[in-house]
Amino acid sequence: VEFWNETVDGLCRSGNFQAAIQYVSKLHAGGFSSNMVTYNMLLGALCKAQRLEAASKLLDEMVYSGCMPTLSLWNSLIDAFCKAGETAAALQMFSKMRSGGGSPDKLTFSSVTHGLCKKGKLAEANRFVEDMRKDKIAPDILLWCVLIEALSVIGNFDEALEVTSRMASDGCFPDVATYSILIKGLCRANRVNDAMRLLDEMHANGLCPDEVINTAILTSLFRAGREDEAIKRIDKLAASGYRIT
RNA sequence: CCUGCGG
Repeated sequence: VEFWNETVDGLCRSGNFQAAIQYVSKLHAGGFSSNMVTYNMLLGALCKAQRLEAASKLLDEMVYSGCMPTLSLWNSLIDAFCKAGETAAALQMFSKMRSGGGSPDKLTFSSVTHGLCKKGKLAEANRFVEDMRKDKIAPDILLWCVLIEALSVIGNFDEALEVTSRMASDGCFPDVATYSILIKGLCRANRVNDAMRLLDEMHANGLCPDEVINTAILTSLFRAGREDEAIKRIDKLAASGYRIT
């Protein structure tokens, strides 16, 4: 088995999925059965390559033959489907995971929530987060950010900020990425002044804006015809040793 | 060891 796994691993690494799958089914036809390692490798590779049709086929075969994916493989699978916008399929896997005795973790929930949010299914996403709490899993900053991002893309900044403070009262404090989501959203909505207010708040919290934030602010200042202010900021950034592009 | 957030 170890030898086949090496072979499968090699084929996957060189992008030869078709060959890897054929190789495995040939072994099966010869009466050999693969183990979890084989499936995990092959499926992990298929996820990365976004060969989702092949992945779900293989998943069914795997489960049918009595092998359950590991937690991280479930997460890779579910996330791959979410990223492809296939949230329905992802949710099916989620239930398959549960019925197979698997316990979703915060990554699983976060991937699905992210997928639902990207599809604009905010209500469903929130329900999902409720389920997660029922599972005694506390949202972490990454999950909060997913929700904040979803609100901010629909321009609902009031609620996005409310979620931000709820998260802080939960002991999760906004980080640079959190601010980035909010600031970029505000810039997109041409609310540069509000964005700069958040920038100040961020400084007050001892956080330093990164390039993502700086370029968002600068480009929207330019877009608003406020080049004088933009230039001033660029000078200030340059003075503090920032590289300007 | 492989899997989740802004860019």
